[in-house]
Amino acid sequence: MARIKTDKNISRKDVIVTKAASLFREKGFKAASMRDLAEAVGVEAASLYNHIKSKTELLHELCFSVANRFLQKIDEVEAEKIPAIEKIEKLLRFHINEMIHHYEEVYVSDREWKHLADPYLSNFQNQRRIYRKRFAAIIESGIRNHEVKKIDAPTAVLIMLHAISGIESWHRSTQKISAAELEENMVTILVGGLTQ
Amino acid sequence: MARIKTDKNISRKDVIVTKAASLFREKGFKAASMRDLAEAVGVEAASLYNHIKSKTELLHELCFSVANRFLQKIDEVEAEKIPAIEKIEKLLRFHINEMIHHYEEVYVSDREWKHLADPYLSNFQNQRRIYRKRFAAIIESGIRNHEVKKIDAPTAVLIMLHAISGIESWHRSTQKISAAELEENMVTILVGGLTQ
DNA sequence: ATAAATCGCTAACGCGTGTTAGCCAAAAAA
DNA sequence: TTTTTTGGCTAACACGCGTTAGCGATTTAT
Repeated sequence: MARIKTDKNISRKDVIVTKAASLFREKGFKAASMRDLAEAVGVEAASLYNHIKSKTELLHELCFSVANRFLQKIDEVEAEKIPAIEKIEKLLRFHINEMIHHYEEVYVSDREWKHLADPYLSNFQNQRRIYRKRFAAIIESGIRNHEVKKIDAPTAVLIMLHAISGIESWHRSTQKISAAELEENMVTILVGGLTQ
Repeated sequence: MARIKTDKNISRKDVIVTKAASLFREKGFKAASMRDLAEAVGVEAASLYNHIKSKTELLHELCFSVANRFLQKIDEVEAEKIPAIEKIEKLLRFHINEMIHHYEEVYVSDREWKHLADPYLSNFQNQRRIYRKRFAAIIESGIRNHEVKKIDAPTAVLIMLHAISGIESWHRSTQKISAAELEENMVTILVGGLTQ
């Protein structure tokens, strides 16, 4: 009998969720089996159900914990009294750092949310839509103030969010530049693309 | 008995491959079943096997037909005697148009190649790696000629390719700007981000 | 020390999967 | 018109999936 190891303040469920993120990222949600996950955790598949309700629950937890972090950040940024372009840069840097430091979770939330079931699915899609609208609104205010050049704001959002998800390639590449360099390069190119 | 309808020069296999692209895009490769595909084609699942070898073969065909189009294009662009920045813009516009007009195929090739099996998998990954290096080399030559600002070329490639895959969101959005506007906005932002 | 809760295990379930075998009608070739 | 090929069909296969039941050992609470 091989109990799941836990440190203080890390529940066995947390261990499972974390391993699930890694597995879902690697294989995709559908292709990752509970038996795979069990093996990664060091336990039999049935034992997982002492800690979780279902496979889908794992996906909920991952998707919404990520979504909540982003919503909280945009609340914070919107409230600040700084130029729009600085708000954009702050959000951008936040996204980049989330993708660098919470890679697996963020990636899974980004790519695998399709496999959520209603009502979680509609809920997640809504949150996403609203987030993008709020982001676009910041860009639009930047355009009105002539901080940002005249472009279609939703398209700009789409470019930025997807560009950031490209950090996936950075993670998997063998000859990585440093995280700090990556951040600076991305900000240079993306903020540069909006201004000037 | 409901035969698969075909026009001239479109084989029954082509019909299946096209429907497969649509289905794989919508549900993901693993989650899309052969019975789903059969229904979309208007036939029983077993009947599909009169035209194809396996489910994975469908993925091969999609992935490599897309990859070949991109490789052919970069061959063509590299051979031209024009400034690097114009080469970059040409590739960019090609990517954008591919994503606009062959959405399902390109999307599937981009997101579902993980489910290829060796030797196709390694093959595909190699082609991808080489393509990106060639793209980065063009950017680097642009930097040497001072057409492009000093940035990490692989990072620039990563941003551009992933930004383009964001056209997925455009396809699914209800209030679309026109394809032409989308293209111009993307080029403005991305080329603008490299130059300035 | 005793009781209760926690957390592993094995066995098994029902179901959906990709795929094959074998048959027969329609279409194409002779 | 006859023969051959094509392309449907039904039935079935072996397998992997998520999940549950029920048991016993270890840990925690009393």
